[in-house]
Amino acid sequence: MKILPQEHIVLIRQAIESARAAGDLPAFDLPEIRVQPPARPEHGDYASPVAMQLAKLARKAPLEIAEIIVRHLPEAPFLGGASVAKPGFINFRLNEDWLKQQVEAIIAEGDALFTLERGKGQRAQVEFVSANPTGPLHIGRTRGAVIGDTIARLLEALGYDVEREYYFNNAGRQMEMLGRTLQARYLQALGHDAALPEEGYAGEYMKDIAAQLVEEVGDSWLEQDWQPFKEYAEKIIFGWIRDSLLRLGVRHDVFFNENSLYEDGAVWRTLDALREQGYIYEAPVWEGASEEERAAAGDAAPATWFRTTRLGDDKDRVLVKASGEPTYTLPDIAYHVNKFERGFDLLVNVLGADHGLQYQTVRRGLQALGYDPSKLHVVIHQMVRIYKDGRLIKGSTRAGDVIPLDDVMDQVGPDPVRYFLLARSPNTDVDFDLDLAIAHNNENPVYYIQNAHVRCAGIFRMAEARGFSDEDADLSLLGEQEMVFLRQALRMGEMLLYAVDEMAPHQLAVFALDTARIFHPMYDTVRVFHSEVPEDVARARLRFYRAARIVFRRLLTLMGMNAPDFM
RNA sequence: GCCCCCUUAGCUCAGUGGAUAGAGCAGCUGCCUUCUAAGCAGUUGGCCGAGGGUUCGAAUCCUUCAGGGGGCGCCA
Repeated sequence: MKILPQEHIVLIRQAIESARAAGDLPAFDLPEIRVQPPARPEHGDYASPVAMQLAKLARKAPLEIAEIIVRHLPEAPFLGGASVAKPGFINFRLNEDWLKQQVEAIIAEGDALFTLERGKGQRAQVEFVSANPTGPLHIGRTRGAVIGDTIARLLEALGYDVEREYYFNNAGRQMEMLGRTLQARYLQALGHDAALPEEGYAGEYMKDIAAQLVEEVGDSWLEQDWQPFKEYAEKIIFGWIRDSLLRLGVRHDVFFNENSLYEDGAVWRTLDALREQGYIYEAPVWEGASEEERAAAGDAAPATWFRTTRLGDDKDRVLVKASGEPTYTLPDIAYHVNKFERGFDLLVNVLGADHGLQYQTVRRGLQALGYDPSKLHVVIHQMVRIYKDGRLIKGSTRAGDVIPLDDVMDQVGPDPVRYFLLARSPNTDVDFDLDLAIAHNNENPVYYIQNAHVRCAGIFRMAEARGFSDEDADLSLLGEQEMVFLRQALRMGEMLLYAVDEMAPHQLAVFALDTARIFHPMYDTVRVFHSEVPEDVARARLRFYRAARIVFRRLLTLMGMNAPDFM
């Protein structure tokens, strides 16, 4: 399908060239030409302020420039006309016959509607969720899952070959605590006296795992140390996470274990590479430390520091602790080096706001090693606040005070979860009111959008029952309302490009709702099977609704939601 | 103290330097004999946090300030 603003820009450029050749416009460097749908439909389908931008360069009045451009505008099948409006806008109208014929173009593309060329032949990777297996997936993490998966779907729509990756660590202190917690719960389940470790995981789910373990091995693990418990807990919890994600429509292609970066020596190679570039030193405190900091450190053992201040940081960062153990940051840099070495053309990393600083250090590491950091897009989303009974729930996996995703999906289903977490800009905090999500589910935008698809499906059930076909429909019989819908549908391509360029997947949710807003009033009056609708008009309308159904199925699929036939 | 995000209708939020700033929810008035009323029609509601700047043009860009959220470990 055509991306209409781009097509219009080509025409404007040609018009300016031709105006210059004719001596109507002087020579000047062309600024970026913008074409957008105007705020008000009576101004046309697309509009450009280019003449106003050019006024100074061409030393002519905007209105005059606009007239000149319009006069030199070449013809195009989609172009119905162009006019000049007051301050100096050029307004374009689509050719109505062409517009009506787009019904066939939409049907021809089907489920691949608006699959673009942008990423053709290129590989993209999206890393998201990346939660360590210490507890069930909770609603806060789910925001990253929804944003990441939707970005992946958008990239696929742009023609990229996309890989979804999940990075995890099953070797650290967190996991030891998990093992020790299960050990304690196991002993308790068998009636022994055992205290939870101080930094253990207090959530009820650890009791469930213990009960399951007792059922499997009885009392034969009484003398076991924490390691087998850790492995058992990890296996169970990863199963939960995978199942929850699957239920949400999210499936990762690669699970990348941080440990492998130690096994193949990548962690230390990364440190050596940074050292070679002169970014590494050993010291008890960082080079720029104040007297107080130095005094506080006393004669502590030296740690290994990354001179990030040379790259704009206000403080250097530790990569290897005095104990000789790396911090989380070093393997994370090594991991991103690994990603770059795998030859992706585009990397996306979806993180919660609490990791904002971390990624800065990783980015500086990549920069220090000579990688092009512009290839890496980091999407940082703000937090999800959950309200239940009007009360804010502070989520901590360790304290067990979290709402598991599955509990929410049990109550509202996966589609509203996806929609609510997608529909807001990643930059905004989300207030997820559980009571509202459940109680008001009939007045949800989710169902408003899905109902558009349901209504289309209903028309085709009726068509089938009556044996009525849309073959050889005469699309010229379509009316004004159908054209309003088609104009909106044809803007989908622009929206997809914008959503990816800005890493703003919520654009999809906004666009889907806008499209449904146009659909429902139209459906109310543009009937197919009605005694007053002549057969040839009915045929054209049925053809049109076939296209409309494809539009909604495509939008819902891109959002990872169902496109139901019944509700 | 430093960094990031937010501030737009009663509430929750969209808004890509362009023309008269938009939805949903809540409120009010109507509409089911025709393909799903989870819908439609109508209506109420705005100093776009405040000041300054850039621009032909600012909710949008820059800057100062105020208010709210989050982050600032040799944790992961």
